[in-house]
Amino acid sequence: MVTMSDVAREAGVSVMTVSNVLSERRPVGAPTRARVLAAVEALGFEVNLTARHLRAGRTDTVALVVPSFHDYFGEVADEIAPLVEAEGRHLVLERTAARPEQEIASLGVARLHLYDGVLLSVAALEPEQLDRVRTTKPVVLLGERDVPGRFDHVRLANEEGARLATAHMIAGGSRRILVLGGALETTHMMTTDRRAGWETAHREAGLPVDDRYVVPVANYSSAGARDALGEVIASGLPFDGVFAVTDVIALGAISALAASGLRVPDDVQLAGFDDLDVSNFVPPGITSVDPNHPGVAREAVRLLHRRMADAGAPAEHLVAPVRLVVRGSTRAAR
Amino acid sequence: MVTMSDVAREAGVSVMTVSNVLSERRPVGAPTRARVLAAVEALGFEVNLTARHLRAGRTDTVALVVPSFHDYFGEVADEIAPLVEAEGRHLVLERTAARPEQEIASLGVARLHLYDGVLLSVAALEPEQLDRVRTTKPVVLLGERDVPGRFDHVRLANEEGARLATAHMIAGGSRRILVLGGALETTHMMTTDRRAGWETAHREAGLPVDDRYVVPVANYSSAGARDALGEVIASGLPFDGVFAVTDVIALGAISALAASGLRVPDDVQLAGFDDLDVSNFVPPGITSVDPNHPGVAREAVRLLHRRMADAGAPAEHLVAPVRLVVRGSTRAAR
DNA sequence: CTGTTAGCGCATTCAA
DNA sequence: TTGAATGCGCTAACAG
Repeated sequence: MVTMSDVAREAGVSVMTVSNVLSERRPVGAPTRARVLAAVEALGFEVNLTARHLRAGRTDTVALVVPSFHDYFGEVADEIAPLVEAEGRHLVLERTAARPEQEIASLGVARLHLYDGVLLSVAALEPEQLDRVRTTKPVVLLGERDVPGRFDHVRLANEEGARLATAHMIAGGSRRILVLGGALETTHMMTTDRRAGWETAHREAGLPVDDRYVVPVANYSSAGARDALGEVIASGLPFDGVFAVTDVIALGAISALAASGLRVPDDVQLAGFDDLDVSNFVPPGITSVDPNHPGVAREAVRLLHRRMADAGAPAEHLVAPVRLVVRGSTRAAR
Repeated sequence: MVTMSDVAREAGVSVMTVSNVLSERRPVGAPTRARVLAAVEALGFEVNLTARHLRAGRTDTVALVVPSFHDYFGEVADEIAPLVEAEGRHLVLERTAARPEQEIASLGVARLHLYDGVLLSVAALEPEQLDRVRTTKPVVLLGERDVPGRFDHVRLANEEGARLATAHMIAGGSRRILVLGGALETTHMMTTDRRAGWETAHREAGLPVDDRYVVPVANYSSAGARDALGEVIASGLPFDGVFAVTDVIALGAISALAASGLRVPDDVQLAGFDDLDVSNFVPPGITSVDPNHPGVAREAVRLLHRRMADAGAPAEHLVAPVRLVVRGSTRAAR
């Protein structure tokens, strides 16, 4: 590895002069500067950022830690990156290990010290586990689980979004709406909140709530959704609407509906959550709850910057508003 | 920040003993060990990885550098992560800046020194630019552009895949097949190669090749594809098949076809490339060229490990085989 | 404008 | 089994 010493020797100057030329933190005479740059070029020197980071006590890097790199998280990451870069920092993505129940543990808390700040997407960590995470690093949590109050946190208006989507389908004439990917557990998490919104919409419309219409989905995957809905269809349980708790699940649903010859929205209305890009393009267009990714990204980065600037600021807990994007998979109110 | 010195003082031992307890590189007496661990716990010590990395001269971290975090790259990243982790290293994702023409330049070559190895997905970098990247770091290039011979490189059998997909649609009866997202430029890149495969299939079938059927798509996005195909439809140019150079483009195509009342595959057959998850679920299922992501990931990581173990090994240039996955958007041979 | 000294936190080497 | 000295590569602070 070529170091500054090598460059300094080659250019016949001190190491500090090389450092000053490269960082431009102090003026350097033109001829000296030229010799240094020539030496840098000749030797192919690249500054060792690890050393710089150690010296500086910071890395100018922010990490976004996600359960997986694809779908929802990839889209959010692309929103966050420019905001972080606008402040002169870099964004890197880290993935929590395959077993989400480990999350930070699997990643190693020490790794967080590699970054000036961390956006941690909490998929499966319990509040108690999270509470044991003792890091002085600025951390902002993202995600739909409850978290200890001392953390900054951005979550979505899950129940409200689910209520909007369900009420819209009720207004469009549906009377037996499945909540696909819903769960009956009472632990507070995304799927519970969205099921609750589905229930609220029913109560508000004076419709009965039937637990048989709460259909779990393995892995929250499209494949799991297709299989689960296929089984419902095979069972003969009558339904005329599907609220999928994520768009990934809605995608599996539309596949199962098509396979059974059920028309969307004529026979079955369908709505999802997340407003992924794909929902805009899958015919007939999937009505979806838009969580406003850019807004969420902006808020998360804002909280992180605030926290980095003032470690003692009181924690903020934001609930990002959502709105319904109506597309062809649902009918207008009748 | 709590350092090893703090822990050492608290435990009444030397810094080295703390280091040894934590790294387990040398045996430490049980009572001493217990005191150290107690001090670590009491002070909430976390090892400073930046310092460790500087000292060790390596970071045990591999970077995957991609143009964007979503879609194709997110899916590949999820394949690569476990392979890297299996060797005891971490994977992080970095994104090249918004302007792909900058790519590495935007990222800063120095950043590559933060990692023991780099998988660089080359979307837009010209071979000449790449040639100026003088890094002694182990680097493996991914992507469909030509690259300087000294780099290890994994690419897909783009032309072959495009030929397979096109020939399949010809066998299914299509005679006027658009290549959506194709380009006529002669610079070697993904879109050129896939257009070439489309052309080869036509020649092999004795069908004429008409440049009007090469339709560029803005940004290679679904929205761009929908608009581009919409214009073709409006223009009245007759066609009965669409080869989309990516599945993202195929998704836009299926949207435009549905909007125009064209049935898939009855009126128009459709095939894509990449075999994204979504292609399996969008009715009627999008026939797609499967680039075998797990295989590509495996080969890329293998090359990187080889390069990290032996910097002087001759460069390998792999072309990963592809296969066609037939779904409902195309017809069986007639 | 340029050089010297010192030290960021950790782990290798050598000594006890 | 434990400790002391040393330096990884860089830059702040202080000379000159």
